[in-house]
Amino acid sequence: MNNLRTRLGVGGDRRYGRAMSEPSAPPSLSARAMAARPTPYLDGLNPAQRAAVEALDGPVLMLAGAGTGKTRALTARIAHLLAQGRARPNEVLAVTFTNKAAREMKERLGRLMGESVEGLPWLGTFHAICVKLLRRHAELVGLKSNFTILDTDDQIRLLKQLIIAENIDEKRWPARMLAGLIDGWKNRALTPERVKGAEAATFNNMGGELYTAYQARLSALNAVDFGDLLLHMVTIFQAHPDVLAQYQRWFRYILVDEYQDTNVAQYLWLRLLAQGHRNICCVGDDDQSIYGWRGAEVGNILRFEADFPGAQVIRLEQNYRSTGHILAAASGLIAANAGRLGKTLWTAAEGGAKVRLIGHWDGEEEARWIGDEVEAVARGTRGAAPVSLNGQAILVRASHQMRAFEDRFLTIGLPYRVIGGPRFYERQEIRDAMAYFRLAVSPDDDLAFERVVNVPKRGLGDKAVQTVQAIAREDGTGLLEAARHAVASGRLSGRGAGQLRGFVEGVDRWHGAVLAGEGHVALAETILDESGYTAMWQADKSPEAPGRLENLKELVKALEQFENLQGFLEHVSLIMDNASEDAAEKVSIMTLHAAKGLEFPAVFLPGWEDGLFPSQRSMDEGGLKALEEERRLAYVGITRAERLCTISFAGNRRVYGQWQSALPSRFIDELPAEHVEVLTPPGLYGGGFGAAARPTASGVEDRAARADVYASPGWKRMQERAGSRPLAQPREARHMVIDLDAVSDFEPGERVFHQKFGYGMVRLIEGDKLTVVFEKAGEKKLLASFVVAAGDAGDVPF
DNA sequence: CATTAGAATAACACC
DNA sequence: TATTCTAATG
Repeated sequence: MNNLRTRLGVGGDRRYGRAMSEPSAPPSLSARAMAARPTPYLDGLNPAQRAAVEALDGPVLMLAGAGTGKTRALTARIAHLLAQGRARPNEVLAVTFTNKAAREMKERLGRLMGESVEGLPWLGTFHAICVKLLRRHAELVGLKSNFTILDTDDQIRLLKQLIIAENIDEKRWPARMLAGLIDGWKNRALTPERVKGAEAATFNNMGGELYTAYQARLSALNAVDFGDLLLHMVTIFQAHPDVLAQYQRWFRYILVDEYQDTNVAQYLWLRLLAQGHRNICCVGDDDQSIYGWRGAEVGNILRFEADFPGAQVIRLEQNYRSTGHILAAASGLIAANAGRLGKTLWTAAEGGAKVRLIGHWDGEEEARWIGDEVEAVARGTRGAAPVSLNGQAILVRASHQMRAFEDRFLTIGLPYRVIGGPRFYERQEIRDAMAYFRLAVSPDDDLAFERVVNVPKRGLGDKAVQTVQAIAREDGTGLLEAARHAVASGRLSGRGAGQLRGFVEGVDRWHGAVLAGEGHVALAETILDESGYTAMWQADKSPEAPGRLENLKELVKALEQFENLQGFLEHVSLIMDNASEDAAEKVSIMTLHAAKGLEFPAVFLPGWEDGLFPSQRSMDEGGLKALEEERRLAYVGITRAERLCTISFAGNRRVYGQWQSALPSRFIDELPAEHVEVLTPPGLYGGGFGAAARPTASGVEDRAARADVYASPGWKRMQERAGSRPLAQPREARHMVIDLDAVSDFEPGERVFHQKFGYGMVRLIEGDKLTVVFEKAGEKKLLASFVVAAGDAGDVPF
């Protein structure tokens, strides 16, 4: 749980997680020699990077392609600002998107400058920085400075209540959808008053009103959601010029990472802050804009020069990360997008391995193959030098894809780490425990109250809670007070009353302990103990109960890193990632989004199938724009790889326990063939690649095709590998042969057999793609290689 | 009021 | 398939 230790590193924080010692000069260097070289951070920068570092004044747009050393340039720029005496550390504001990026920059800065006595730059995510500011000015938007930050879960539950209160059918109008709408408005910096007309009339004509009601409710709860953090700050800046002026003076230099991902609210926030001195440096890459769904506006970066006239634009185009073929494949893919700023990335490392492409029968086999392959790469049997597990990553489009890999890696004992996945703090037991802590810190936290009054079961069901809520409404108090009242006034009868009294007394006691400044670690244990929460899981005989207890223990342990419960809760609401820094060798599994900004010697990109990637859902919602964003995501994926990049897809995949067929992703066809090596027989899975060698109906050519297979590097590889992995070979071989035979002779109306869908009839043939109406599974579009003529089915040795 | 069986439904990415 | 919701039962 090392991540819990990493503080926000903003403003008043005392130090970095672990400050690097300043690189000490070799003894031979005299003090004067040192003085003559006051800018070690400039060493080794290329001319473009150097220009970006030295252009300190006025607006600067750094267009930094993937792997061109932008973090390096950014940190050097900060070091330069400080070394030149342009600003003191805390007069520099550096904004990132992810905590991971913030952490990395802090680390690098620490390495570059050592620990500064003058404090640190304001370095953090938009949200983290806004929390700091908002706590100071909360009263300007009707909040107390100890407001709580709701996560998505709380948000949804709150909205659900409002929807039900309005008598809207929450089946047809789910809270999630409303949450999405409201988030969208907040991303565009629209307060409820500013949502007008057709937009306010969405969501069963109630969108605008529900938004208003939601904000009122948040205000009453002294709470904000993520979107509010920025929205409130923009509101404050706009309504209080004095406050704005104060920060404009304070932050003399502003740096923004991943500028292509800023949304309107963030953009406004930045523009307001930079208005005076215009010392703003934005770094971004329009080709890596992948957060359109959360309101990011690529327009922000495309418009930069118009927003800040006279801006210097500096392009970083030398890629230091990937070898030639990989970079070329990525460039070829992204070229299909329209409306780019355009960059020409180049690398000194020409050549290297081509991007490898392989198709599989289904998702499980894909996982199996990748598992074997990871081990092979780690042993160095893939041509180049071995790549340790830490240097390998599997990047998926959607987090549910991770499971197949986890399952497989567990069975073969391949160590892995999941980054992003289901998060520690989103687990039920952790959130329950946190709700107890929240109550202890602020007893009027109604959401926390609701969450745990009846956890563990205290016989206080819906009815009891409703009574308490009614009293709270009547008295205009919080739920805890209302509960007290309910018991005292006898509005709640016998059995439940005693339980409720016990609960209220418990909260009072814990709150008292917090006020008395009792040791928070011991207190946390006491709370979990006295509330019966620990006992509840101890009594639980389900297989996951021990794990949950373990998690609770870990939670308590994590508390030790903080001074008090408040500090801990604050931290957790914003830092929801679990970056375990354990040193063991493990292959990483994460989403493409989580991988942005990272790099690995060897990268696997599974699941390149139409519908999954590009994702059908985003294309339905966003059309061509969304498709381009998906393509950028593919670009991000490929450019994570340094030396080895392997793309794969599966013809069949289980979705909700239902088998679905899929065609290879259209992105595969867009990869320039000369930079790709197909590991499967030509014409079978390779999309456009095998076109020339695609077998036709005639048996003769079939044999020729088969000969090709045996001659292909992919087949040789498999043979080679088969020696060390006897299990894998027969399976692969079966597929090869079957697939080759299967391609022949389909005609419309022909009866065919498919391993997962059973029998069906061919309806349409388009090249190597068939549309088949299955007797049970309905109509499917799939590659011809996945079905056999019905009569042959019996021979298939599956 | 709690428990439970059976049905409905779900899953895109993040702070 | 796995989790969550609903309605029926104790």
